[in-house]
Amino acid sequence: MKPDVLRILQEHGIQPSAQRVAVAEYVLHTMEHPSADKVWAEVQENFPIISRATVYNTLNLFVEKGLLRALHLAPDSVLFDPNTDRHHHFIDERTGRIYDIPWNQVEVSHAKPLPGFEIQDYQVVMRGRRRHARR
Amino acid sequence: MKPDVLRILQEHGIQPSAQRVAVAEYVLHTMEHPSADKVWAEVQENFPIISRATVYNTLNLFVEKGLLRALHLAPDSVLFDPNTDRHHHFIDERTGRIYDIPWNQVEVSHAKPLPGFEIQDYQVVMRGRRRHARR
DNA sequence: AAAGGAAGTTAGACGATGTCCAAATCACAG
DNA sequence: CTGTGATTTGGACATCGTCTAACTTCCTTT
Repeated sequence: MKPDVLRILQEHGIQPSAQRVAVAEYVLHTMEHPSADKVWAEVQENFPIISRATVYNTLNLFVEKGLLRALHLAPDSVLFDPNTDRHHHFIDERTGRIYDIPWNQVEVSHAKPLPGFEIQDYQVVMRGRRRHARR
Repeated sequence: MKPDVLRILQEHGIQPSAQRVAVAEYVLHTMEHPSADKVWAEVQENFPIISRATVYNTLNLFVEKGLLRALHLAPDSVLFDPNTDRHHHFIDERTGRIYDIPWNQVEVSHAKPLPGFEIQDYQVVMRGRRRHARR
């Protein structure tokens, strides 16, 4: 697992360091969409001496290098998504939890973007709630 | 214009007050997607004695009552959208400015939401930049 | 091995956004 | 006028994220 992470970092042009490996180990192997402070908390379990600033620096570096994607979907904080394949998102309005939706599950025929602009990226953002009793 | 706003407030079950009318006057007639502090600044031009807390309270009330929609698209702050018709959004990555895209300009054939969930709302979020403008 | 410099890390200060609270004020029915 | 509930207010507070300046680590060169 460790050599794996090391290789990934190098492939993305990121100079490895103990802290960066520790962050990558967690964030690349989670299925969640953690916030920066969540990452900090998790990483500290295995790597007690890491500062908040480093976690923020590292996550931003990873985003810049294409290892992660930053999601600005919730009011509270920026979330990080280890899944860099194109995909859509479904947000549970009640819990705020975010789920990935496979790219091909939704079909978007996108007309021109906006006069004078070019699209770099797009996705469908869905919001909803658990269907259960009630109604 | 004022009677207009008054009527709109009442139609949405919002008890009018001087401050609420002042906020509504601005926020319902702008084409922008202002942040709460932007609203505060703008409203103060015409209504100098209004506190920040009231602006936040009022905007949240308007969202709750369906007069506005809250957009969580940017890292910095929540934006408010006076256009409550369904539409998509295009975000200029460079400036952070947000543009409305008419609903029918993009076609989405949305498969099922997510097992066990129901969709309340969805939209396409596009991000891009101005094409070959200087640099 | 030693020195020097670049890269990375750190703690804490800082600014911005948004919420909360208790007190003051307002609107209005009786 | 008086009491009651709704609204507003200022400021304290919490959180998120950035910044800075000092410190440490690592790597290169000798």
